[in-house]
Amino acid sequence: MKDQKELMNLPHKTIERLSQYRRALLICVDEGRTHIYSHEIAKIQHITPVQVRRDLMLIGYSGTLRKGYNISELINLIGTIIDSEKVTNVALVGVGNLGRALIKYFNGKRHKLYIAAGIDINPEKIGKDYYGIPCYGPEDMERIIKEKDIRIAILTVPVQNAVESAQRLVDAGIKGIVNYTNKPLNVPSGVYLEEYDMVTTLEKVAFYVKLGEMEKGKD
Amino acid sequence: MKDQKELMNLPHKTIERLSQYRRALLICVDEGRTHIYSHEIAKIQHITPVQVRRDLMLIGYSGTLRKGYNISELINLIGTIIDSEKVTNVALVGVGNLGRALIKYFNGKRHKLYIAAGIDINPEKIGKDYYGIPCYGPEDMERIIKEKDIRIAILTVPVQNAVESAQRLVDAGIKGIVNYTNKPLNVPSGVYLEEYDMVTTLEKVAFYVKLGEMEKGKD
DNA sequence: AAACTTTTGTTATAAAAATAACATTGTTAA
DNA sequence: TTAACAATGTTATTTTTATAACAAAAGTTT
Ligand SMILES: NC(=O)c1ccc[n+]([C@@H]2O[C@H](COP(=O)([O-])OP(=O)(O)OC[C@H]3O[C@@H](n4cnc5c(N)ncnc54)[C@H](O)[C@@H]3O)[C@@H](O)[C@H]2O)c1
Ligand SMILES: NC(=O)c1ccc[n+]([C@@H]2O[C@H](COP(=O)([O-])OP(=O)(O)OC[C@H]3O[C@@H](n4cnc5c(N)ncnc54)[C@H](O)[C@@H]3O)[C@@H](O)[C@H]2O)c1
Repeated sequence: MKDQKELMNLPHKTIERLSQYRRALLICVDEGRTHIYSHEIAKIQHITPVQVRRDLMLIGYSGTLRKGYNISELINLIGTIIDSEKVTNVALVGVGNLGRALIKYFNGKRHKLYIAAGIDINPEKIGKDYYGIPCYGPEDMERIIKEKDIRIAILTVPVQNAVESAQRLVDAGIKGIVNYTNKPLNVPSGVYLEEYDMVTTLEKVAFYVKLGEMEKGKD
Repeated sequence: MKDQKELMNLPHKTIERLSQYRRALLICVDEGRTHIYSHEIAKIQHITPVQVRRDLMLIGYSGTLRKGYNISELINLIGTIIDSEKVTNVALVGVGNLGRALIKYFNGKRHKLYIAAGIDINPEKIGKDYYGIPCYGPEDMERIIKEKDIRIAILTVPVQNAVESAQRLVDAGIKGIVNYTNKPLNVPSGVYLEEYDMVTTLEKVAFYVKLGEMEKGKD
């Protein structure tokens, strides 16, 4: 395995792409393939083959000339880089429509990340299982985080509860948050935060579609 | 309004941030504020004040010294840049858990983007409304896209239907796709594609959490 | 077996993005 | 009224990211 220094120096974009490469490679394994060329990975990811080779160079993986990369080896190597050694447990806070969609989508996809608990305020949900994941009440949050050694939380509560929930998660010792609520959060340094908003994605698409049409109209 | 040349030259990241600024500004308006400083926007977005001012410079907006930026003016200007003049209609293909969460989240948030139709194969869903949006069968897809002048599609079908659905959307003249399925797609040039996978987001967070812990363990 | 092809791996260059430096200008206050 | 301040706006620089160029190797073709 690469040592810490090297991991730290990997570009952020490379980390993202490694995750995406693995996703694509896992699909290839399912299709029964054993090797893949850089230009094939590139096509799947909508990037250039050089970009792929450069990323793989950075993580020190070598393919075979004219044969490409060994898919399962590469999957394993990506695992040693981006995964922790032990399973990292995740809590999903707010077991609503989005939360359930995420649990269903995520669990089982990766070996080293596991949504180990749902947290919801709705009494009808507490005590139930959702796609095999037990749902607890907010009063148990701190305890469950400790007991299950949960490091990361996904936040899918209604927006008006976002700030309070995030604060409690941070206080309970969470080290990473993925925030899907409409409210940008502030967390202390030492807590890694990612936010995603589909409105931005859609607006970006709409902008470039508009630009494309203006371009065409010009002719 | 900025002319096309200028729009085209805006950095992609600036486009994303403009969307995010607007989201934050709309919250500020709700809170009754009229002006905001670059450092306040920056704090919300987890970026630097210089970045904010630079973006606003690029779109030609000027604030008032020691008073900051006029929030509603800025919201309007961002609108003239990233929105189209007319409402852009969007179709949501796959009215499942994720699809419904997205409809509920999205509609009403923006004036110039509207999810105008759901498409689903499930006979129980066809003909029903979801959060006010009518759901049609796949056999009506092409007709509805034409009738409602739908330009953009959000893809939330099961992964095994992703490729076929995307092909039909492209054939029907869709100009932009947001793909949430686990299958990376290929679209012809002229169709703008964005893909999002929460697994990548979560893995990225997990990686930096791991790095943070290795860092600490070092001391 | 020599020339060609295809693919990897690396270094060099270019492009994009972020940051820093600094000039400017109202406002406050000594 | 002038010095200090707090904010914007712009240009310069640095950093990050992506692309291009090219060398090397293994196979293929002639
Ligand atoms: N970022 C995006 O792209 C995106 C997309 C869709 C929805 N959203 C947002 O995600 C959130 C969830 O959306 P949804 O459609 O699932 O809503 P939902 O109402 O179906 O689910 C919210 C859940 O949170 C629970 N809850 C409320 N307060 C809580 C608390 N204090 N602690 C724990 N659980 C609590 C509710 O009981 C409910 O089950 C909303 O904030 C929504 O705006 C974001
Ligand atoms: N990218 C992400 O982060 C993310 C997160 C969650 C889910 N997903 C993916 O999003 C998709 C939807 O997830 P979900 O939980 O809502 O699943 P779901 O099964 O609840 O919904 C899928 C819907 O698509 C409909 N459908 C099936 N075939 C169709 C077709 N040919 N045309 C139109 N509709 C069709 C089904 O009837 C169903 O209503 C899945 O592919 C899932 O893997 C992605």
